[in-house]
Amino acid sequence: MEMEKLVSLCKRRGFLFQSSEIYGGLNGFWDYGPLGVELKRNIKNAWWQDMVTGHDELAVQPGAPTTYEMTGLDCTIIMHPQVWKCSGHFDLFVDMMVDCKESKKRYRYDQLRGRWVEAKGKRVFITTLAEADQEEADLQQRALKAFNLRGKDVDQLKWEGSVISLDKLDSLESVFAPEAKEIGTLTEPREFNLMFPTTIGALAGEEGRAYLRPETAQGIFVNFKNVTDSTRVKIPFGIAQVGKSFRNEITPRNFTFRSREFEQMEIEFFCHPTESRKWYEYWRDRRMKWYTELGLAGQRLRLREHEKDELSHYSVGTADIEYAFPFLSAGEYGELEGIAHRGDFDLRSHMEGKLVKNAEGCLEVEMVDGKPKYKGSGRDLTYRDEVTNERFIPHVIEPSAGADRGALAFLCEAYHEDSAPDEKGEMQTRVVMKFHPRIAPIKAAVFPLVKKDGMPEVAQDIYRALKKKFPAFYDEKGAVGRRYRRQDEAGTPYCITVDGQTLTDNTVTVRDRDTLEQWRVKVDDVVEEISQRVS
RNA sequence: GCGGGUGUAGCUCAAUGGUAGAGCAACAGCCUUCCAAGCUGAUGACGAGGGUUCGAUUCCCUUCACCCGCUCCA
Repeated sequence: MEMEKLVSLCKRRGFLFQSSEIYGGLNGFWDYGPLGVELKRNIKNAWWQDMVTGHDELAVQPGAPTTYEMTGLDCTIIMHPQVWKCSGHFDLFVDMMVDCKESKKRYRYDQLRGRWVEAKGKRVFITTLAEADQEEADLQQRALKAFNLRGKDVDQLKWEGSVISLDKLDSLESVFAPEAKEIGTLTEPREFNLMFPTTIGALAGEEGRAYLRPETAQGIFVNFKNVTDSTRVKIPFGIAQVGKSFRNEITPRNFTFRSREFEQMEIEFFCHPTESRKWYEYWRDRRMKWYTELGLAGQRLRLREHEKDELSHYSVGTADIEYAFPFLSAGEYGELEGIAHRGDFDLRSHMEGKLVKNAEGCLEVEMVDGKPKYKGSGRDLTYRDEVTNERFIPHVIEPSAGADRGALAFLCEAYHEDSAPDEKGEMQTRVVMKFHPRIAPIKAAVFPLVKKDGMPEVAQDIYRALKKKFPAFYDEKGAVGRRYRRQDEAGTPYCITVDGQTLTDNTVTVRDRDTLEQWRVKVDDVVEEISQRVS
């Protein structure tokens, strides 16, 4: 399926629009149309129902080590700026970058490494992109290139000092960029702030500087004590939140996949450190199953565990649930959800201050001039087990899903073209959105076969009865085949048609979106029949 | 952020230095007794800004957006 077909259908049928379209659009922002808003809300509701309100905390779930509790939260988008300093987002999301004017490549200012060398009376800073074990060889090769020397002239190179990063230099004038042929092609470092800044209060200034949240997770961590104090939840338990997050992405691309404003569905699951590995595995498999049950089955969905070197600095295990979106090249997958084992990193950060890994690989508070770089809250966020009397910082498993990415994956997966006969019996291409009934924007449509003989009245009564239970649609215009096709594109799983026979035996036909099969149901039973099929 | 491409009606596309046509969709009505193309009618567009020109949708510049490739991706 080509992506353009789906984008076109989304616009045509009202699933997704470009934000502010009449003003030319806004890069990285998308609006949900009348059908899209229902689809997305159904996805969020299914998630909340399956993860939170519908969770059975009395029974051990398949694959879970023990029973557990689930509860919800809804936090603000703007939080205390210190939250982002301690979480690490402030430093991480405010990157300095340099561009190479010659090769058009961009590098992280603090990550590009190199070494000073002198030859032919010139002093040049040679940079490299090579891995640590190849670094020396690559530096030598690049140095020879910079001075236009041959391999046998290697002894002319006089190296100074050790390998350091670019941000230690006073000027970039003498830097030989990794993919350049000339010296001094790098621009001055520029700031790339991935967090949206805003101002609290009417007066602009540094004191009022705040940020739109780049993730919903931190709201849960900073409320951890509030939740345990105000409810009787005991570890293990999870706190769930659905809400908007904002990231000022450098390159929003691929329809809604990487948007600057997006919605997350996150769980922070708190457990005892010794049990955390098992809970990580449980949530990884439980979340994968959730997508499968809602229809994202098959080859396009996969679970991928991160390699050790791919893990975030705080994580001991991370898995991604990925989908082979049509806009990606063959063999490539895009992330729908990440399930991360975060240890005690987050709660500790908000107790002690921003954490970094030390030389031994252990987490410790980042210090500047003998003082914490960013001071934590100082609050005690430890948990006391009331049975064993043990006090500990809970470990966290974080299943973090993108609601918009989920919606996009369900849209891609639903899109089908097949053949259906027209009224002359000739096969015609049919576009049908095969949504799982639970997430379908409209659950059922009701048609009178023709607009006479009292059929509309019967159909309207059925429509009103359906509407009390779920979104339904009524249509009496044009040929019935055309009305079926319209509902196929909207992904409506069932169409109910009142025909001549209805008037004599009080039955209607129910038509299945995917199989095109039809069967007769008593008018009095039709609401119940559809209810059972769509829930 | 860089390079290339694209931007005309809701969608898919034409044409043109002298204010733009079609198909489908949508709307009103007719006809229709189960899978979109029957009839009649009305509606609807040159992404935005500037320049050249008597006159710009067309040429030029800027900008915005989308697509492809790089870059980035907690």
